[in-house]
Amino acid sequence: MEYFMMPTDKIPSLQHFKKTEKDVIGGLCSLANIPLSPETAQDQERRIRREIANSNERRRMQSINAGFQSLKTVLPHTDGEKLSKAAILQQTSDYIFALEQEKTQLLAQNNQLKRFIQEFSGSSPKRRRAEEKDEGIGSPDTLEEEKVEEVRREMLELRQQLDKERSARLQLEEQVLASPAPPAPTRHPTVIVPAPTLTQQPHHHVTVVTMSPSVHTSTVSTSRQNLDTIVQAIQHIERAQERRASAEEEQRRAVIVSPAHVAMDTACSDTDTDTEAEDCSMN
DNA sequence: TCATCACCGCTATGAGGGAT
DNA sequence: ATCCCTCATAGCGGTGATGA
Repeated sequence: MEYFMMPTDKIPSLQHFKKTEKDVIGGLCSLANIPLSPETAQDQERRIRREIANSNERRRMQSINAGFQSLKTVLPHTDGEKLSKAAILQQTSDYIFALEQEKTQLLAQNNQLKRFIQEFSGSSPKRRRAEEKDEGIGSPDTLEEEKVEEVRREMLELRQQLDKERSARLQLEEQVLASPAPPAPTRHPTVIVPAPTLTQQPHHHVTVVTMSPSVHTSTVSTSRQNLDTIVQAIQHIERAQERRASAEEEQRRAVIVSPAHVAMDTACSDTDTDTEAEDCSMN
């Protein structure tokens, strides 16, 4: 919700709208010698309320869109890529799932390494031999050899796993390069991982996620996002001003054609917006 | 070229809930 | 009770992509 929030002291109050609107309407009506009927005032009030609601709704939509933009910048490999809102949501979900898998994997590896360190660095060979003597278990040399063999196996497994990861990643990158416009919503180089199961062995399915540079430049993205929002707002105001100008032109023409007939719908009664209300109040 | 579709933004409206 | 805000939804029009 904080994506596009104006400071509350800068949001014009309803009273402000009422006052400025009444001033403008009253001024125009007095210029045209038209009495301001109660019905018109009611209509005006309704219209003002509607405009405020529209403005609020617009701001809400902008905040939602800012959220989507924010999500998009976090997604890997989406810079400049066109993504629908649905695709952004889907890809975000996929991305979070992939990150969770990666985390699980790394934790498992971490625990494994900790075990190795404890076993082979925690106690000195002398002490281990003494312990083995005390317990009267087999020959120390045989045990040592067995452990070395075990470590060798583990390392071999890890190496094989690493090779698998590499080949999977290369394969995926080739696929991505070979197909210019894949229909699937997920285009970032994420190895698709199987759905999580309770019995899943953590290191049998490996997720390779290439982090986007945008992840490291989130601050820049945020600033850019703010800029975008401002640019959008300016564009919105410009469009509204264009519409208003043309409306004014029409109104002027109408006045020239029949001076007695002054349109009640003033220049400030366009469908836009809070900013315009301020403009009108300043005029 | 044109019809169709998907996506998007905007407006209007109403419901629900918190504040006064 | 009333007001205000937030949210959801429907409808409409604009726009770009796509296939016949």
